[in-house]
Amino acid sequence: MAFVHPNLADVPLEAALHALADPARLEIVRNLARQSDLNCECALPSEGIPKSTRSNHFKVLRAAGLVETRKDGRQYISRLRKRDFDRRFPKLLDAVLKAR
Amino acid sequence: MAFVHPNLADVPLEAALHALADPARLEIVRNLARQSDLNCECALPSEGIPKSTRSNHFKVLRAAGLVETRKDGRQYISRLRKRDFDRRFPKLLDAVLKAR
DNA sequence: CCAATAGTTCAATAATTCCGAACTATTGAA
DNA sequence: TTCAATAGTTCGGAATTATTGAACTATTGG
Repeated sequence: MAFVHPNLADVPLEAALHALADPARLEIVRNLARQSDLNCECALPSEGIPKSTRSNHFKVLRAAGLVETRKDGRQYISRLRKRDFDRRFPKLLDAVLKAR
Repeated sequence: MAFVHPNLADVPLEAALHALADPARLEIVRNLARQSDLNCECALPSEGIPKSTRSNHFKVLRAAGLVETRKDGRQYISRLRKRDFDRRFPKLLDAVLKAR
Protein backbone atom coordinates (compact mmCIF):
# COMPACT_ATOMS: atom_id res chain seq x y z
CA MET A 1 0.00 0.00 0.00
CA ALA A 2 2.94 2.33 -0.60
CA PHE A 3 1.67 5.43 -2.36
CA VAL A 4 2.99 6.68 -5.64
CA HIS A 5 3.76 10.37 -5.51
CA PRO A 6 3.96 12.13 -8.87
CA ASN A 7 6.83 14.15 -10.18
CA LEU A 8 5.61 17.74 -10.04
CA ALA A 9 6.58 18.23 -13.68
CA ASP A 10 3.75 15.83 -14.52
CA VAL A 11 1.10 17.73 -12.57
CA PRO A 12 -1.02 20.03 -14.74
CA LEU A 13 -2.02 23.42 -13.35
CA GLU A 14 -5.68 22.39 -13.64
CA ALA A 15 -5.10 19.40 -11.36
CA ALA A 16 -3.37 21.58 -8.78
CA LEU A 17 -6.17 24.14 -8.79
CA HIS A 18 -8.84 21.47 -8.71
CA ALA A 19 -7.21 19.87 -5.68
CA LEU A 20 -7.20 23.21 -3.86
CA ALA A 21 -10.77 24.11 -4.85
CA ASP A 22 -12.45 22.18 -2.06
CA PRO A 23 -13.08 23.24 1.55
CA ALA A 24 -11.96 19.97 3.12
CA ARG A 25 -8.80 19.76 1.03
CA LEU A 26 -8.00 23.42 1.69
CA GLU A 27 -8.33 22.68 5.39
CA ILE A 28 -5.88 19.80 5.07
CA VAL A 29 -3.40 21.97 3.19
CA ARG A 30 -3.73 24.78 5.73
CA ASN A 31 -3.25 22.45 8.67
CA LEU A 32 -0.23 20.79 7.09
CA ALA A 33 1.21 24.23 6.35
CA ARG A 34 0.96 25.12 10.04
CA GLN A 35 2.25 21.80 11.26
CA SER A 36 3.81 19.05 9.23
CA ASP A 37 3.47 15.28 9.59
CA LEU A 38 -0.11 14.86 10.68
CA ASN A 39 -2.29 11.82 10.35
CA CYS A 40 -5.61 11.83 8.51
CA GLU A 41 -7.60 12.74 11.61
CA CYS A 42 -5.33 15.60 12.68
CA ALA A 43 -4.94 17.05 9.20
CA LEU A 44 -8.73 17.10 8.75
CA PRO A 45 -10.33 17.34 12.19
CA SER A 46 -13.69 18.55 10.83
CA GLU A 47 -16.47 16.21 11.83
CA GLY A 48 -19.15 14.71 9.64
CA ILE A 49 -16.83 13.61 6.87
CA PRO A 50 -16.84 9.83 6.31
CA LYS A 51 -13.46 8.18 6.27
CA SER A 52 -13.81 7.00 2.69
CA THR A 53 -14.33 10.62 1.67
CA ARG A 54 -11.37 11.72 3.76
CA SER A 55 -9.24 9.06 2.17
CA ASN A 56 -10.26 10.27 -1.27
CA HIS A 57 -9.36 13.89 -0.40
CA PHE A 58 -5.83 12.80 0.45
CA LYS A 59 -5.65 10.80 -2.76
CA VAL A 60 -6.55 13.91 -4.78
CA LEU A 61 -3.96 15.97 -2.90
CA ARG A 62 -1.30 13.34 -3.52
CA ALA A 63 -2.16 13.21 -7.24
CA ALA A 64 -1.79 16.99 -7.38
CA GLY A 65 1.68 16.77 -5.86
CA LEU A 66 0.56 18.72 -2.82
CA VAL A 67 0.86 16.04 -0.18
CA GLU A 68 3.16 13.12 0.51
CA THR A 69 1.89 10.30 2.69
CA ARG A 70 3.88 7.57 4.36
CA LYS A 71 2.71 4.78 6.54
CA ASP A 72 3.86 4.74 10.15
CA GLY A 73 2.47 1.88 12.18
CA ARG A 74 -1.26 1.93 11.66
CA GLN A 75 -1.27 5.61 10.83
CA TYR A 76 -0.77 7.40 7.55
CA ILE A 77 1.32 10.49 8.07
CA SER A 78 1.11 13.31 5.54
CA ARG A 79 3.23 16.32 4.86
CA LEU A 80 2.96 19.22 2.44
CA ARG A 81 5.33 18.98 -0.54
CA LYS A 82 5.78 22.73 -0.35
CA ARG A 83 9.29 22.88 -1.80
CA ASP A 84 8.38 20.80 -4.85
CA PHE A 85 5.02 22.49 -5.35
CA ASP A 86 6.50 25.98 -5.05
CA ARG A 87 9.13 25.18 -7.64
CA ARG A 88 6.49 23.92 -10.06
CA PHE A 89 3.94 26.68 -9.37
CA PRO A 90 5.79 29.66 -7.88
CA LYS A 91 3.76 31.79 -5.45
CA LEU A 92 0.55 29.87 -6.05
CA LEU A 93 0.40 28.05 -2.73
CA ASP A 94 1.44 31.14 -0.78
CA ALA A 95 -1.31 33.15 -2.47
CA VAL A 96 -3.84 30.46 -1.56
CA LEU A 97 -2.61 30.17 2.02
CA LYS A 98 -2.73 33.93 2.53
CA ALA A 99 -6.29 34.33 1.21
CA ARG A 100 -8.89 34.72 3.93
CA MET B 1 -30.37 39.83 -19.89
CA ALA B 2 -28.03 42.11 -17.99
CA PHE B 3 -25.62 40.03 -15.97
CA VAL B 4 -25.18 40.31 -12.25
CA HIS B 5 -21.54 40.57 -11.30
CA PRO B 6 -20.75 39.72 -7.70
CA ASN B 7 -18.92 41.84 -5.22
CA LEU B 8 -15.54 40.16 -4.82
CA ALA B 9 -15.97 40.15 -1.05
CA ASP B 10 -18.73 37.59 -1.58
CA VAL B 11 -16.59 35.23 -3.66
CA PRO B 12 -15.16 32.32 -1.65
CA LEU B 13 -11.62 31.21 -2.41
CA GLU B 14 -12.98 27.77 -3.37
CA ALA B 15 -15.19 29.30 -6.06
CA ALA B 16 -12.27 31.26 -7.49
CA LEU B 17 -10.04 28.18 -7.60
CA HIS B 18 -12.81 26.04 -9.03
CA ALA B 19 -13.40 28.57 -11.80
CA LEU B 20 -9.71 28.50 -12.71
CA ALA B 21 -9.41 24.71 -12.51
CA ASP B 22 -10.68 24.05 -16.03
CA PRO B 23 -8.73 24.14 -19.33
CA ALA B 24 -11.37 26.06 -21.26
CA ARG B 25 -11.84 28.64 -18.53
CA LEU B 26 -8.09 29.01 -18.07
CA GLU B 27 -7.84 29.68 -21.78
CA ILE B 28 -10.48 32.39 -21.51
CA VAL B 29 -8.69 34.01 -18.58
CA ARG B 30 -5.33 33.86 -20.36
CA ASN B 31 -6.73 35.36 -23.53
CA LEU B 32 -8.48 38.14 -21.66
CA ALA B 33 -5.27 38.84 -19.76
CA ARG B 34 -3.44 39.32 -23.06
CA GLN B 35 -6.19 41.34 -24.64
CA SER B 36 -9.25 42.78 -22.99
CA ASP B 37 -12.78 43.12 -24.32
CA LEU B 38 -13.20 40.00 -26.39
CA ASN B 39 -16.40 38.28 -27.40
CA CYS B 40 -17.17 34.65 -26.55
CA GLU B 41 -15.65 33.33 -29.77
CA CYS B 42 -12.39 35.33 -29.47
CA ALA B 43 -11.92 34.68 -25.77
CA LEU B 44 -12.32 30.94 -26.34
CA PRO B 45 -11.30 30.18 -29.93
CA SER B 46 -10.82 26.45 -29.27
CA GLU B 47 -13.05 24.38 -31.51
CA GLY B 48 -15.28 21.51 -30.53
CA ILE B 49 -16.89 23.27 -27.59
CA PRO B 50 -20.66 23.72 -27.97
CA LYS B 51 -21.98 27.20 -27.41
CA SER B 52 -24.09 26.19 -24.43
CA THR B 53 -20.94 24.90 -22.77
CA ARG B 54 -19.05 28.05 -23.65
CA SER B 55 -21.85 30.12 -22.24
CA ASN B 56 -21.70 28.15 -19.02
CA HIS B 57 -17.94 28.65 -18.69
CA PHE B 58 -18.42 32.41 -18.83
CA LYS B 59 -21.18 32.13 -16.26
CA VAL B 60 -18.82 30.31 -13.88
CA LEU B 61 -16.11 32.93 -14.46
CA ARG B 62 -18.57 35.74 -13.78
CA ALA B 63 -19.78 34.05 -10.59
CA ALA B 64 -16.16 33.81 -9.45
CA GLY B 65 -15.68 37.54 -10.00
CA LEU B 66 -13.06 36.89 -12.66
CA VAL B 67 -14.91 38.19 -15.69
CA GLU B 68 -17.31 41.00 -16.42
CA THR B 69 -19.54 40.73 -19.47
CA ARG B 70 -21.53 43.45 -21.17
CA LYS B 71 -23.74 43.28 -24.17
CA ASP B 72 -22.68 45.21 -27.25
CA GLY B 73 -25.03 44.82 -30.16
CA ARG B 74 -25.45 41.12 -30.66
CA GLN B 75 -22.15 40.30 -29.01
CA TYR B 76 -21.25 39.76 -25.41
CA ILE B 77 -17.96 41.42 -24.61
CA SER B 78 -15.96 40.19 -21.63
CA ARG B 79 -13.06 41.59 -19.69
CA LEU B 80 -10.97 40.36 -16.77
CA ARG B 81 -11.82 41.96 -13.45
CA LYS B 82 -8.13 41.86 -12.63
CA ARG B 83 -8.07 44.85 -10.32
CA ASP B 84 -10.96 43.57 -8.22
CA PHE B 85 -9.76 39.99 -8.24
CA ASP B 86 -6.21 40.96 -7.29
CA ARG B 87 -7.45 42.99 -4.38
CA ARG B 88 -9.54 40.06 -3.11
CA PHE B 89 -6.90 37.38 -3.78
CA PRO B 90 -3.49 39.05 -3.97
CA LYS B 91 -0.96 37.35 -6.25
CA LEU B 92 -3.25 34.42 -7.02
CA LEU B 93 -4.11 35.35 -10.59
CA ASP B 94 -0.53 36.34 -11.41
CA ALA B 95 0.71 33.00 -10.10
CA VAL B 96 -1.84 31.20 -12.26
CA LEU B 97 -1.06 33.27 -15.34
CA LYS B 98 2.68 32.71 -14.95
CA ALA B 99 2.40 28.93 -14.60
CA ARG B 100 3.31 27.07 -17.77
C1' DC C 1 -39.00 42.41 -42.87
C1' DC C 2 -36.30 38.50 -42.40
C1' DA C 3 -32.31 35.51 -42.38
C1' DA C 4 -28.03 35.35 -40.03
C1' DT C 5 -25.47 36.10 -35.90
C1' DA C 6 -24.28 35.69 -31.06
C1' DG C 7 -25.31 34.42 -27.63
C1' DT C 8 -28.80 32.40 -23.23
C1' DT C 9 -31.74 28.96 -20.97
C1' DC C 10 -33.63 24.53 -20.06
C1' DA C 11 -33.90 19.71 -19.28
C1' DA C 12 -31.94 15.32 -20.24
C1' DT C 13 -27.74 12.77 -20.31
C1' DA C 14 -22.93 12.07 -19.11
C1' DA C 15 -19.34 12.38 -15.85
C1' DT C 16 -17.71 13.02 -11.06
C1' DT C 17 -17.87 12.82 -6.39
C1' DC C 18 -19.48 10.96 -2.13
C1' DC C 19 -20.15 7.47 1.08
C1' DG C 20 -21.51 2.89 3.29
C1' DA C 21 -19.76 -1.62 3.58
C1' DA C 22 -16.25 -4.73 3.32
C1' DC C 23 -11.49 -5.14 3.50
C1' DT C 24 -6.15 -4.78 5.06
C1' DA C 25 -2.54 -3.98 8.14
C1' DT C 26 -0.80 -2.92 12.67
C1' DT C 27 -0.68 -2.94 17.59
C1' DG C 28 -1.68 -3.20 22.50
C1' DA C 29 -3.65 -5.99 25.94
C1' DA C 30 -5.32 -10.36 27.92
C1' DT D 1 -0.45 -16.20 20.93
C1' DT D 2 -4.72 -14.55 19.95
C1' DC D 3 -7.97 -10.85 19.11
C1' DA D 4 -10.39 -6.57 19.45
C1' DA D 5 -9.49 -1.86 18.38
C1' DT D 6 -7.43 1.44 15.36
C1' DA D 7 -6.44 3.80 11.07
C1' DG D 8 -6.85 3.79 7.27
C1' DT D 9 -7.92 1.82 1.73
C1' DT D 10 -10.94 0.11 -1.93
C1' DC D 11 -15.15 -0.83 -4.31
C1' DG D 12 -19.57 -0.01 -6.37
C1' DG D 13 -23.88 2.25 -6.20
C1' DA D 14 -26.18 6.79 -4.98
C1' DA D 15 -26.09 11.64 -5.14
C1' DT D 16 -24.38 15.62 -7.16
C1' DT D 17 -22.36 18.40 -11.18
C1' DA D 18 -21.16 19.28 -15.75
C1' DT D 19 -22.09 18.98 -20.60
C1' DT D 20 -24.85 19.49 -24.43
C1' DG D 21 -28.70 19.59 -28.04
C1' DA D 22 -32.78 22.06 -28.84
C1' DA D 23 -35.50 25.88 -28.39
C1' DC D 24 -35.36 30.57 -27.36
C1' DT D 25 -34.07 35.99 -27.30
C1' DA D 26 -32.10 40.00 -29.09
C1' DT D 27 -29.71 42.55 -32.66
C1' DT D 28 -28.53 43.88 -37.26
C1' DG D 29 -27.24 44.00 -42.22
C1' DG D 30 -29.30 43.56 -46.65
